[in-house]
Amino acid sequence: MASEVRVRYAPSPTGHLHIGNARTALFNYLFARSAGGTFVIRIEDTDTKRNVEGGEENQLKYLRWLGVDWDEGPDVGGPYGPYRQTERLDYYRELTEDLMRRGLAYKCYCTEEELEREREEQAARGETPRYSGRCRNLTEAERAALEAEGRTASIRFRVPEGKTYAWNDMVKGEIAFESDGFGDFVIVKKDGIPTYNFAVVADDHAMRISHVLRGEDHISNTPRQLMIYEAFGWEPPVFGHMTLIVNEQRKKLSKRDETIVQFIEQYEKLGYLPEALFNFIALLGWSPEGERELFSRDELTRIFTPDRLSKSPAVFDPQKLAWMNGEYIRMADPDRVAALCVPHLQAAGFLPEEPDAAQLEWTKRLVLLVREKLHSAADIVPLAEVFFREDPEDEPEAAGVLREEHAPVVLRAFLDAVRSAEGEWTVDAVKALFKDVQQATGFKGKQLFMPIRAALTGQTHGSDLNETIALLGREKTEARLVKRLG
RNA sequence: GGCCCGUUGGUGAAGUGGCUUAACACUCCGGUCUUUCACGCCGGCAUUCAGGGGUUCGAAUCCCCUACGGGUCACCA
Repeated sequence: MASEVRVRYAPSPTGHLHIGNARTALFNYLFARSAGGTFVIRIEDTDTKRNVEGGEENQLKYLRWLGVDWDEGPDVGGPYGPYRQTERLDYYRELTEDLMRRGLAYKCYCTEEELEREREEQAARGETPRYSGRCRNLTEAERAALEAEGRTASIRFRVPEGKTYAWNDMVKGEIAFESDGFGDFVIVKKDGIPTYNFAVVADDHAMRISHVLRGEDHISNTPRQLMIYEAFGWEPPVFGHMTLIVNEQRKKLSKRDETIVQFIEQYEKLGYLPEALFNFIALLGWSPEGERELFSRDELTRIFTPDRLSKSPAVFDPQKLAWMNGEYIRMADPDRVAALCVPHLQAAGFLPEEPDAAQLEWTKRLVLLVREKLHSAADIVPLAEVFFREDPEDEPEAAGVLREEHAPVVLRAFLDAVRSAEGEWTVDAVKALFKDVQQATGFKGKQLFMPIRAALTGQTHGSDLNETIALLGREKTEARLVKRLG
């Protein structure tokens, strides 16, 4: 009975890759890979009005960026193609005709306005809005009359009465619905294109999909789909409904919510590492067995099991994502991180359009210096400011340090040392300068470093001072000291 | 409103009847190391699992009710 695992991710090309969709894709991918199965991508483009130009390419591009790959799909082909629903219209038509012939589906001539009014009336009476079934038993003559009026028909599925549709959900367990809660639903729209609920079933069956792992918002679609499987005598796949991703207020992530970055593309632009995002998303509604939470894609691929999918909603915690990305940044090759930082430094005006080798080398040293403070490449900008902004406002603590009695003494001695320094301006050279000042003034530790840090940066905290001064360069260091000593 | 689903700390989250005087992680707060700043390291932060009943020798874990939160009721997917 252990048949092959075939799962799919079925996006609509209606926009950018959202974090929620990315998660659905990722878990299906993980499930397929962990089970040695097949991962399929199918484009659900039946809502032709909402399809956007380039939507499909964009979705696939960012899936790949994340590190997800697939075995069958619109761009790579496969034995069960085509993988775009609008290219499978003939197939759906045959199925529809079959249902009509067997009286399991019928034409509905109601207009949108009529249906709208019907729903309003039901709502006013406190009833659940549901299609009344008024075209259910039209005679041939009535049908002809309606068509003579110029009406076009949609096709509705005849929902069986008094039946229970139940399944054992991979994540939620037993779920059951009464068929009487559903009105006859449209399976083919007036434009001749099937609706979601019909097309998914047709395709999942045709593509031999064994498990359907999708968002919880699809739970109430499942009974409708089960009815269609039943109508054709097909065996339904195993269903699993993952909880939604919610924000810290426990509300479903809305695309309009500006407090959370929700599109994968934005994370790329902010300088997040795909492997960090992958890791983070994998922990959204799923947890591994042990105590570890940093995993490579390969590891996740090995340890993933769908039975550890959570039943309660996954709260998206941006702070934890930032921490995790920081962890990955520290593990990553500095050259790679530096490359990620360059565009941000350019945007801030800290690097020219075409930086030379020396500037790139400098950038890499900067990255190494501040790496432990970096949560994303975009964070490089505020950390780089200290090197480029002249006359920043002193922080209160820094101003306090500079008012201390011994500060001018230390600064004076440091300036002298800088001026008499010879040779290359390296970290070691800077360290030697501090030694000289210590000997000349007798100050050491905080008393020695703080005045210089405050004078040079206007702050009492920051990265390692020796390397900061080395990166600042001899000229800027001297100029800033001179300015302070006025 | 009907139908479905959920509810563990400041936060994420483990836990599927005794191993839990509830892991681990994030955040925050102490301490410590380093001639500066960080990193690191050590320690602290739920006598309690939404509330109330019940089952049981024993419940965060099973059952019921209440409250709260969410999802869904489209010719959108």
